[in-house]
Amino acid sequence: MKNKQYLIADARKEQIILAAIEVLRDFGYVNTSLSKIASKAKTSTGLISYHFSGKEELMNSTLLYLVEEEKRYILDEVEKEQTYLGKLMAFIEAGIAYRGTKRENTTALLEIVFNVRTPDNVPYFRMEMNPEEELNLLLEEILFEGQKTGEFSSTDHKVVAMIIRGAISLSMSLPQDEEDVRFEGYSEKVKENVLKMLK
Amino acid sequence: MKNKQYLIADARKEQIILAAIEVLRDFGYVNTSLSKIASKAKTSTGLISYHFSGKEELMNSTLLYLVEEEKRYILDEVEKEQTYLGKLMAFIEAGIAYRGTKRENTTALLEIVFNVRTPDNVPYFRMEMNPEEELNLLLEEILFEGQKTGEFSSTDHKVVAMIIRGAISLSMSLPQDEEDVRFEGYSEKVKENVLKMLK
Amino acid sequence: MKNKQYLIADARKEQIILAAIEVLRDFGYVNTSLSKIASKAKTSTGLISYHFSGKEELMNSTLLYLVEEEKRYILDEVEKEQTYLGKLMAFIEAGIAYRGTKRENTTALLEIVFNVRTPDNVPYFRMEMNPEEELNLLLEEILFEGQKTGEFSSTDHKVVAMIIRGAISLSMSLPQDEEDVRFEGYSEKVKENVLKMLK
Amino acid sequence: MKNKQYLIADARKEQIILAAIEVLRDFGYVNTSLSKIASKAKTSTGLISYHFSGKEELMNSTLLYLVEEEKRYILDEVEKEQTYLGKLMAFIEAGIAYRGTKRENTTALLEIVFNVRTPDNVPYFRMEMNPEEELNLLLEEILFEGQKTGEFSSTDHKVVAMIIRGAISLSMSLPQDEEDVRFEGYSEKVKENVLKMLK
DNA sequence: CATGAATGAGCATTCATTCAT
DNA sequence: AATGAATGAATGCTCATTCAT
Repeated sequence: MKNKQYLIADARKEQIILAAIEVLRDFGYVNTSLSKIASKAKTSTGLISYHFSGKEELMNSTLLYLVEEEKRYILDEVEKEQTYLGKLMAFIEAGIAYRGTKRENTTALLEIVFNVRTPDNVPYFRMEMNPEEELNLLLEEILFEGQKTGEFSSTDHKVVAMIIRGAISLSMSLPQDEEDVRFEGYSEKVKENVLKMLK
Repeated sequence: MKNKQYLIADARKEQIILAAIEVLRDFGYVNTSLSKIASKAKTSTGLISYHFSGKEELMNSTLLYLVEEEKRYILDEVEKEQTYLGKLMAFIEAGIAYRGTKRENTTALLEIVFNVRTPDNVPYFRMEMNPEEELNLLLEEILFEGQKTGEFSSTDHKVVAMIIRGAISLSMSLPQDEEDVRFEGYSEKVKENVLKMLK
Repeated sequence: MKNKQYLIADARKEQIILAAIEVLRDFGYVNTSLSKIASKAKTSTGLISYHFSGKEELMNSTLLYLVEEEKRYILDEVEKEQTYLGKLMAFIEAGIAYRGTKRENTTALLEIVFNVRTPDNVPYFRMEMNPEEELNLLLEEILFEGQKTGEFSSTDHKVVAMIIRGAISLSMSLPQDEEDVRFEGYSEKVKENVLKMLK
Repeated sequence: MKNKQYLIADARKEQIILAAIEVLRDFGYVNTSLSKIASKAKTSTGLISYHFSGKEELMNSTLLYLVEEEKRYILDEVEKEQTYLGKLMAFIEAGIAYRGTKRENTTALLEIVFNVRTPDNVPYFRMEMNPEEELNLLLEEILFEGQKTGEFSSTDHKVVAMIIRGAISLSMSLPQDEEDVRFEGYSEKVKENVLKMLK
């Protein structure tokens, strides 16, 4: 009671979101309850309802947070590169690396995306404009611009983008036992194969 | 006599599983309850508990059923082909077509895979030996054998298999508005790109 | 667990309604919770939700039950009489007597009527067609028919009916200390005054 | 200085009470929360708790305020009259008119009276000395004094008072569609009938 | 085999109240 | 005097499961 510090709303919100990510990773969406999140965040369920209008808003905020984290991680790497080829390789590498290093984020994001539905019961993963769309558009743009500069052969860049996204997202299911090795090997080999598609 | 009773029980089980698939598609895992399944199957919750030891076993059985359906669908097409190249193309085409035509199955399968966890809380999608592993092995084998016959160039067949699986599984998020067209176009272009990787 | 008997639905419903009436009397609508009702009825909240679609339906059912009880009590007395004068006196006497003897019913009914609102927030007591309307119509009919036979003078029978109803409903606030006396006295005097209005 | 602070506090209190009346009318007692009142009064829940010791005290203060308003409204009209007959007619007319014109006050008052209970769970509407008792005493006095001057016949003035109160309070449930008409008609007819009782 | 009544735990949410600021 | 962050209890409700019939 007395030792409880008041936090400014934003800090408290982030603290709750971080707790939500942990609980999602540990228990999965179905078993993620406000009370589990509250006790992980060392607060009360009442406070969560105070800061978020409900569970749904908390999940949406968490999703937004996760998407933003991933976007920043990948964009940082992509922007270091000058050529579209460089940007493409950076995109793939960063995408796979993110899944390897921030596993709890990836898991939490999947738990949300595959469980939250719009009021008319459309799953997020079926929505045309899904939360990761911004990254998809970036990837498509890299391919499209690279074709214009002649760095890449002209194929359907949207399909190649999907293939790349598929390869990146599957990397998440790689086992994590042997520290990094598998992810790095996988990353290199995906890049090789992508290059073959664009030659 | 005994045999017949067994068959009836099996018919009941299938009836329940089919109801579960529908409910999963319509409401998502989170909102799938035994009573919803029971009323869709026009029976009672008690009967579900009688035939399945619990919700988890029902979900596992449903998953098995779904994986079996997909496997049969793809295998049928693959086995028609003689060459490994033919088999590979058939695998890709069938995999994508299945996601386009049996959408409720794919949705239900995803709902289960992303929600059911082992007793020690490991999500299925993180399991090394996941339920779709048999199909993965088939794909890897096609690639491996095709390399031996010289139909495919020798690259890391496991990575190529993963890329192909990623491309197939992403097809699920293609919009379904324009009757098949997008799926067919996508299928053709994926095959083209895969061929480039194996040339 | 084992000592719990299964009841046919209707018996269980009545048992729950009777518990609800007691709780309403003892605690008032605001402090009437499903769990209080459940423990008074020696069951679980789950069972209440099983038999009634929600708290609202339980309250509506209870209201219906109470109105029915009152109606039967009064009708029984009214129907014994042949003349409209006799019926009118019986109506008044029974109405006041019911409030004196079935106090918990009257209290419970008031608690519901003054608290339940329609989905668009209209209180029941403001509704044109309120739950006690049937009794009101009976009273108006007695007055109207009695005017036709010449037993009563011709005044606005709807207004006289309202005055009578007001007198009956206020009797509820008479103190209950001295067993019956006050109610009987009140009843007689109301009847005298009503007769003056109809002379 | 002190005086002014007190006035400010009182102004605040009235502002809160007025907000409470609105919320009670719009949502009913059950759905009236301090936070709803706070936002209607454009202040915070903390402030309400600062000015009132709790929800109960706020409700009691609101009740007092409402009773005072009604008393003033009716007394104003009664005092204009010199004869007891005049006073009685004024009492009835004002009582009914108040319910017709200050509907939100009447609704709020009812919501409180039927929900607030004494610490030993006795509802206000069952209390011998209820908040509106002062008005009742006034009415009884008018009747009693009028009997002494010979304006009214000698009947049990307490019972006649109750009948009149019942008629007034029921007017609240008259529909409000046709601008005043029904209330005025009702008022006139009640007066006629009361006169018959006192002739 | 099959039903559906019954349970008890768990859920999201609301709320009056407290209190640091 | 005033705010709004924080708490913890209580509420209505859902659900997987059990079990008498």
